[in-house]
Amino acid sequence: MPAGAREVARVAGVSLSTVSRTLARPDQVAPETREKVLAAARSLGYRPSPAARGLTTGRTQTLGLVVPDLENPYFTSVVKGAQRRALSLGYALIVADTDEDSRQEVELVRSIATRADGVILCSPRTPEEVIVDLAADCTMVLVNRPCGDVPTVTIDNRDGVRQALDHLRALGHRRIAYVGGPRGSWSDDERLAAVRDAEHESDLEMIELGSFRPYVSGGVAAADLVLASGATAVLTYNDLLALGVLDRLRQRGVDVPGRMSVVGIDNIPAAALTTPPLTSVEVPRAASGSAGVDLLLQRLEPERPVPPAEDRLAVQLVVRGSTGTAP
Amino acid sequence: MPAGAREVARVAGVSLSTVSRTLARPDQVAPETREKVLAAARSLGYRPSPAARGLTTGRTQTLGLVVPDLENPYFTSVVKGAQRRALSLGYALIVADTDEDSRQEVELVRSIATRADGVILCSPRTPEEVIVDLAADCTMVLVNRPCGDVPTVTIDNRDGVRQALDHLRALGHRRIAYVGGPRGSWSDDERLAAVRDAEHESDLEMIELGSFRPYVSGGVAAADLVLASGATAVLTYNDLLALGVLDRLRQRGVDVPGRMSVVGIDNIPAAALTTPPLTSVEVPRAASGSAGVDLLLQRLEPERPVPPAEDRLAVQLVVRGSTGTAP
DNA sequence: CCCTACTCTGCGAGCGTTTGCGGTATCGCG
DNA sequence: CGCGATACCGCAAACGCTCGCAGAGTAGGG
Repeated sequence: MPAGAREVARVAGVSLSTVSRTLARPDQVAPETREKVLAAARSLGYRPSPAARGLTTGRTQTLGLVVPDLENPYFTSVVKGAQRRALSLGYALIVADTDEDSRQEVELVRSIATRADGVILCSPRTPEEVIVDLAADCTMVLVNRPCGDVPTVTIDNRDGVRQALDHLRALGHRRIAYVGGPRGSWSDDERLAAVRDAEHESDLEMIELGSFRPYVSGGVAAADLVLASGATAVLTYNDLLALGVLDRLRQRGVDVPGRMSVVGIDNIPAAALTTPPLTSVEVPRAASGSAGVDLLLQRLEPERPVPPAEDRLAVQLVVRGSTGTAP
Repeated sequence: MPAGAREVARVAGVSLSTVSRTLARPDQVAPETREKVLAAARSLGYRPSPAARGLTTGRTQTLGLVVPDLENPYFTSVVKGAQRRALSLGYALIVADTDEDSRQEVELVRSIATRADGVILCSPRTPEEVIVDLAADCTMVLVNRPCGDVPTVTIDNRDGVRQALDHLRALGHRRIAYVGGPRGSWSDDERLAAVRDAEHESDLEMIELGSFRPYVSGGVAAADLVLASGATAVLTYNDLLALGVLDRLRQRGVDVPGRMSVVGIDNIPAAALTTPPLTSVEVPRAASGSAGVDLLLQRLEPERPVPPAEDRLAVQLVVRGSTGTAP
């Protein structure tokens, strides 16, 4: 049903190869011929088949993106950023969600790798050796975790924690709880390390809680521990946890920030809508996605003149109503 | 680098076609041969090339999904549902975000259609004729809007509004504001129609406001109008708007639900986390996505024994703290 | 006016599969 | 023991495109 290049060639009165060339390297074909071909193509509504092209070129003009959970606002933004960038560079984006199940992840990545030129993997908890293994036969880049010499885009986790803690310290807090995220995830490791650094380098007394699953429910569970710890402020692994803490605190009638200050990390959209609005560390989520695409393309098409992708993104504390002076 | 079927054939000592058959119709090949082939394939890590297969079969085992905004929690869930279903049926999913720009949408859909077997389109505001046109040469299904005879999965908008209004009426509210969404979107039309029906069929006095862009900012803008209207309760086109209303109301010190009850539609995750938690109409967002996939596959593979897809999904009011008896 | 160099175009092989068609064993049965 | 049926398997032609190679035509220089 859809017209093929052969048909275009017939209509334009040229050979099949000329049609192909007209589209691929227009400068190598006489302007006059070019016009004829383009006109024919247009009139037939010709669209080259990416599958067929891919067969000979080995390029599908498709990228893959694998995340743990599409509904997690963090990854949602990564997907959005990646999608937008991929599209603007002429690539389609296959997205997949592992549902936090890293067992099937390998198979998933491999299967996507057969249809894509490369894949961007967001997989905080998959064992390093599994990833290295995978990277051996799929061209891929990582987001939010370094791993062997697989190219990676990360964010400056330690600086984020530092900013949050500096803020709380400036408000007079000295005893601060950290509600940890998934043990073994690179981000949690980094954040925890920064927490410990802060404790050693200042007069802060840090209380490490957790780990908790990085969802609202985890925060709800953590809130009572935070309260019992005697801390006057709490920093959570991510905003979802902070949201849960906030919710539980409200339920227990605890005044925020009067009695307890709360800081999250990620600055997801919902953070601005809580009562009080959540102070949080803004992390460039969408930029991570688009940087992932850039990094991948840098390997796929070294000749394309894209600016070399940033691979360590800066973060910035956003102060809102959930933090105040220590009681 | 990756081994091809030809290589597998060589190792297994059979012909290329036998390899192909072994994978496609294992029952048509002798068990003994089958084992040899499978063993060879496994040892070589053979993975058939979807592109090459697609060339001859015309099937790419890939579906497309186009939504207006990936970061809108509504569509996020649709994507998640579609992704999950597609994956479980052996399809990859290309997702794209139009950024609410329906001008490029047509081109986007067409370009995705060349790489996919069919596309699921979520496009509330694109003109009917444009879609019909598109549907003429892409196999596609719609989500959340009917259009000509293009297959569609919708939700029961009118019933949702009815449930919300019944709830408010039962609480004693008689003067209720409706904060409208994007004019011209099918969902808004339906919801508005249901609002008017309710007004005619009961003693409710409805105040129509808007339209507003269906984001938090729109709700913030609407809140003051709601307050000035003398209504004791407000139903919004969607939760994002309700969140905005809630936020502005809090800012102005209006007691919810004491002085004003608020009801949203969609029941996005954030709805449970506001203060007070938002009463909302739960709509099966993920189910819309998976139903979209089912509907599409029903056309693509009529022989596959999937349960005939539901095409009109039921909704259910979820009562939370933002609604109370009329003052 | 010829030769070279260059530009443009067509030829054909191949990319990795699927699949219809036909061939060869093998088997059952009379 | 011979025949047809049956079960497997291989051959080769597609699928729609790209790209190296070479032929044809043209322009320019000597």
